[in-house]
Amino acid sequence: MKDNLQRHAPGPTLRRLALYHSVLVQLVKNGREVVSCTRIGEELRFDPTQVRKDIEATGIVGKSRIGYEVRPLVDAIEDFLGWNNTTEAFLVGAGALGTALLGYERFPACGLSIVAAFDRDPLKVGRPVHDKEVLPMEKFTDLARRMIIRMGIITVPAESAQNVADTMVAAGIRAIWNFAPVILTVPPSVIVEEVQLASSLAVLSSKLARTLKLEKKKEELPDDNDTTEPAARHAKV
Amino acid sequence: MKDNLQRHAPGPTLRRLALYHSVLVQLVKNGREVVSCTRIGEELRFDPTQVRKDIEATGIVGKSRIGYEVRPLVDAIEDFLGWNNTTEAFLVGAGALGTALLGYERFPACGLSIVAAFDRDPLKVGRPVHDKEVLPMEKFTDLARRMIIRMGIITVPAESAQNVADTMVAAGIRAIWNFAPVILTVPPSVIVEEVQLASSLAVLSSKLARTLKLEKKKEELPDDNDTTEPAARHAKV
DNA sequence: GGGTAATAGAGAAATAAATACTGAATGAGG
DNA sequence: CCTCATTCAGTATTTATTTCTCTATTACCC
Repeated sequence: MKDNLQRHAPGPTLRRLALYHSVLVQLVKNGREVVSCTRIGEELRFDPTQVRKDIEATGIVGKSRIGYEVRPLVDAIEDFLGWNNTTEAFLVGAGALGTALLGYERFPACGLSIVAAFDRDPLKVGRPVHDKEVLPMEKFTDLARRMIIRMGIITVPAESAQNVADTMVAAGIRAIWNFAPVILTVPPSVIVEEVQLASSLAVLSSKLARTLKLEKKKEELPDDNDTTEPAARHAKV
Repeated sequence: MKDNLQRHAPGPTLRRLALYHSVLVQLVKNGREVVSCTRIGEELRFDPTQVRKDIEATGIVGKSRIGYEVRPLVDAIEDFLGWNNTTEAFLVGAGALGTALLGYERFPACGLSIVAAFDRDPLKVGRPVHDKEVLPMEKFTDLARRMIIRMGIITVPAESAQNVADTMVAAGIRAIWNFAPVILTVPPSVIVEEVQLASSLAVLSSKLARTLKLEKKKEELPDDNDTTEPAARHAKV
């Protein structure tokens, strides 16, 4: 490791580190002290050398023939992902999706605490969801400023998402997790992570369509040679 | 374009095509007949040449100085993503997240129809959610076989997800959209798309942590030179 | 103790993806 | 009719990411 300053890591690595974290937390619970890349890779069906490279990014070094100490590795990953200090977040949009996120049990382990939810709809305001208060949108800016909230989660319909994002930016929020089906426009100082369900579905449905099409074709021409790629040895996330 | 057989396209391209689709559908509504890469790119803050390359994958050709005809482009994208013929899917896990997906208004435009939901919990069974019946898990296999369901959506807790996946595979399902925080193990003939919230959060929180760390450092050493990368000109999904 | 196999580490090679460049087409303005 | 700016198409380049190969280390077995 070069310095204690956070080094850049590629997006795919960050995504996989989150998965390693979940596996490692489980191992800690089982009392496991050390673990190899191979072992982690087996669990997730990833290539072991890829696991190695990803772990390298955290700055942790392992021991030959032993592997990595689980505890320090978990800590390093949490440090790397910013999961060691709890991040307090505000969520806007207390619909079904918002409710699902408010009740997601894994967030505490990821250093995320959704401290309050907001909604425009007076019917939703007032009734706590999963022990979190639902507040009227009017209170957002003031509260976010006073509590120095840095992360916002958007689970409103597409039409209002940009509006909510603008409010968030104005209230000093620096990172937005967007679940609405729009690409947000924000100043460069604000980080956005888009969760686009349609994009995810596109990957799945296009692969499915292709598979089914190929199978149909093969049925019609049974002596046709196989044009399908061999199945990937390792999973992809 | 070489043939009418579905050609392989990289995952990132598929994901972006889904976004172009949503922009184009909007344009059709507004009565727009033609559109350029530049225009689409502006809307989503993507590089125009990237848009061009992605569109190329669908096999559509445009006209110089004009752009692409919107209608045929939408059709080609739908064809490419398998969104032209409706895919019927079964959802398992009628909790908050399942409910959110059952009510997601964009799925019809993506050729996805969730025709039924299933749950192990007798309390959830029987009450329709968003006009879709919630059935007991016992009925899954038989119904899936009879209706020739090809896609399954998993919104159950981590513990039961692999179990549900096994049931789906046994019932002839070929594509699984997994929202549970586990990497599933399935035979190579089955396609899985993982929606791992923790991975998405990892990208956001690590960037946020880094930004805040750098700012703090800069405050302490105001004459320090800037180590932040320049802001990306184009958005990333 | 000595051999063996499992393992991390480092760097090279391969692959995938994004970006830049160049040329041709074409509609708009003069 | 000619020039110019815009835009697509195709090719090349660069960058990012993954995978492979080879080496050193060391616990475990005999």
